[in-house]
Amino acid sequence: MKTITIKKGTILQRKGDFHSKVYLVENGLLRSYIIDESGKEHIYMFGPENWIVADSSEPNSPCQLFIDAIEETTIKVISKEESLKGSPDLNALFRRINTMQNRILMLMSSNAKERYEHFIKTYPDITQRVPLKMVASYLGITPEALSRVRNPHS
Amino acid sequence: MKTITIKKGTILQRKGDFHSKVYLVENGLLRSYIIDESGKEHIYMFGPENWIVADSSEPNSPCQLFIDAIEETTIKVISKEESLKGSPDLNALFRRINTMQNRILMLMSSNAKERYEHFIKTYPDITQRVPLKMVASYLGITPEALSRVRNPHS
DNA sequence: TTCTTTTCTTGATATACATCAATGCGTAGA
DNA sequence: TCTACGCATTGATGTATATCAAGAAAAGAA
Repeated sequence: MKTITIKKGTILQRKGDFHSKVYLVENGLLRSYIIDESGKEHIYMFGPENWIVADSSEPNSPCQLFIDAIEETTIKVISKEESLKGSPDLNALFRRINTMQNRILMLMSSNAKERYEHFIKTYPDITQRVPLKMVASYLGITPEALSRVRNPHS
Repeated sequence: MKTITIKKGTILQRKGDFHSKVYLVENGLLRSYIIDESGKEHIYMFGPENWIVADSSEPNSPCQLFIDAIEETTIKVISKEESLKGSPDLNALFRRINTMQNRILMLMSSNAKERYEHFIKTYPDITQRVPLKMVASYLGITPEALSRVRNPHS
C-alpha cells in the first residue's frame, strides 16, 4: 500500500487495463467513467474524501472504467488482493450497495429534473466542486438538458 | 433463520415496512421493485436460485422496495442483524456490486435494443421464466417498446 | 370446454430529451 | 495584456421512447 498525491487531470486507470487497483481517497476528488462507442463520457461515480474508488470487474480481467482526478487528490493505492485480506470494511460495502441501489432506482423512475434535485440534495458538496457538465454526465443527461432544468423560464 | 416456501404472488415485503429481512433464494424466483408516484412498477432485481434478495436501506429505517414471488419459491429468511454476524459472503457481495455496476452503466449508455440484447445474453434463464413486460420493467422501458425491439420489421 | 384475465402486438400520436449550431462569458496560459 | 479554450446558455430541430387505444393470442379459472 502506498500513498500518493496526483494532479488534477491525472489518469489513474484506463478501460482495458489489467491489475486495476483500489483507491482510497484521503482528500481531493476522483471520478470513474466510461466512454461509449460514440465517444461520450458517462460518469459512473464521484470519489470525494473517504470514498473508495474501484472498478468492480474480476481481479484478472480487463477493467471497464476510466478513473481520473478532478482535483489534486491524495489517495492510498492498494491491490485488489490486499483489499480482500485484512477485514474489508463491511459498512463501507453496504453503504456502497445502498448508494448504487438508489442510483439505479433514480435512473429508472425519475426524469431529468427529479434526478438533478435529488443530486443537489444528496451531494451538495460535489455540486460545488465540479462543472455542471459533469453533473449532467452523472445524471445521464446532456449539459443542455441540465441547463434547461436549472433555468426553466427562458 | 427459517426456511419457508411461498406461493407465486406472495408479497414478502412492502415499501415502508420496518425490519426488512434478507432472503436467500433456494429455488424459485423473487423480484424486488418500486412503484413510482404515477403507479408504474420498476423492477430493481430478479432473485433466482442462490441469489440474495434484500433492500439495502438501513436496518431501522423504512424500506424502499416491494419484494414478491414470481414463482413458487423456497427461501431462507434471516434478519439483517444475523446476516451481519457470522462471516458475510464477500464473494457474493462483490458479485452483487459488479452486477449493479453493469446495470448502471447499461442504463446510462445503452438504448432499448442494446439493453435487451445484453439482458438475454446475461440472463437467458430468466428471460424464459418471466413475462416480457417484466423484462421491459427491468430494462427501464415499456412493454410496447420491448415488443418493437423484438419485432423490428412490423 | 368456455369464460375471463393477462399478455403481447400494432398503430397513431405525444413528449422528454438529444443533437446541432451560435453566442457570450470566464479563466488559464502565452 | 491578449488569446484561446472550456463552460454554460439558448434556439431550432430531430428522434427514441412513452402514451393511448384497440385487437389477438395465450394462460388461467370455473
